[in-house]
Amino acid sequence: MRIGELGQATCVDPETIRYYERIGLLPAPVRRTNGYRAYGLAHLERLAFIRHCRALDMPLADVQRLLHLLDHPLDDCLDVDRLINTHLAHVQGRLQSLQALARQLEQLRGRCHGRHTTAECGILHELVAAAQGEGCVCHDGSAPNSPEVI
Amino acid sequence: MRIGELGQATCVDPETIRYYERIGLLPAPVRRTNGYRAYGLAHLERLAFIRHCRALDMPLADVQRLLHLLDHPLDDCLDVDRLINTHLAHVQGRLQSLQALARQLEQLRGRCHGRHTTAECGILHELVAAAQGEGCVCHDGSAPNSPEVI
DNA sequence: TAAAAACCTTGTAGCCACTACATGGTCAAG
DNA sequence: CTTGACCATGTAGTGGCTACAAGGTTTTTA
Ligand SMILES: [Zn+2]
Ligand SMILES: [Zn+2]
Ligand SMILES: [Zn+2]
Ligand SMILES: [Zn+2]
Repeated sequence: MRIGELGQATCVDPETIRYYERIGLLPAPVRRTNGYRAYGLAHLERLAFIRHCRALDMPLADVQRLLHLLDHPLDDCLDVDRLINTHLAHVQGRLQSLQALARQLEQLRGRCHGRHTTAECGILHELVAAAQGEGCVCHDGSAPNSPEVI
Repeated sequence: MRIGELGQATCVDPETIRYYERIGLLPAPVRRTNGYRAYGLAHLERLAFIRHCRALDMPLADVQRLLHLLDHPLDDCLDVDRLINTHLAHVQGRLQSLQALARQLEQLRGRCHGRHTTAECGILHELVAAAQGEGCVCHDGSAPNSPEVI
């Protein structure tokens, strides 16, 4: 397989594949005489694994660790469990804050009806008031310096 | 106010405040004779507004647009409504996929019990199988045309 | 009074996971 | 023989910060 064919087969942009190789996530394949990368089935499977983990929103560093464990089948798998649990906790935390966030945005949405100037806009008023107020997300110490929601 | 005091008052890192100034989000304040930035109440309110919008996870480009509308109170506010709606749709979409993702991770979590090698790890097996399989997030729809393997 | 600390300034580089060029080589179809 | 689709490398940009480095200023402390 050339890189374009591998990309087709996995729905991954060839530039992304080269990027994975550059950062050491995907092993460098052999080259044809013209310099083109020549991939085999092992590469396809490894790339599919990477993309599946990415679809689970794992950071590439975690994927790297999982790949390493796959390459060392006799290692203790304690790390796998820990990694998944940590990642799940992270995702659940983000779910919580996203839900709170959606609620706030839904409240805002109703406040702008018909044609009017921005001076009369309920959304802008609400945003300004909330930013001054005390009961808002960004002033209650929960996430003071880093919004870090999505 | 010096930059550190403004940062204290708004829970924003001074480096972030300078960053906002650099990208044109916060107007450059006057300077003292020693070169220190001197902020007033207007800056504090503007920064609070920015952080509140960021806590709602709006991108800075959107915040920029809202600030512009605040500065032009006679403009039509149609854009405000559209902006909030678009953003809410974005958040809700993200919420959906995050929920699906949490479910998948919860399924994975149960598959790694007791001490065993990575070769026997249910999580790794599941991840590999899912990556090869058809029903997974990252292989949706588009049938991978099998390219010739070298 | 001097030393130490905490502040401030500018500039640059790094983070993540890509993405988009720019510039040039290779190959198959018409 | 030209066109166009590929491929190669390298560099730079994205967003929203964060982390220095190397220096100047002010405040606190010994
Ligand atoms: Zn998958
Ligand atoms: Zn309105
Ligand atoms: Zn707020
Ligand atoms: Zn296991």
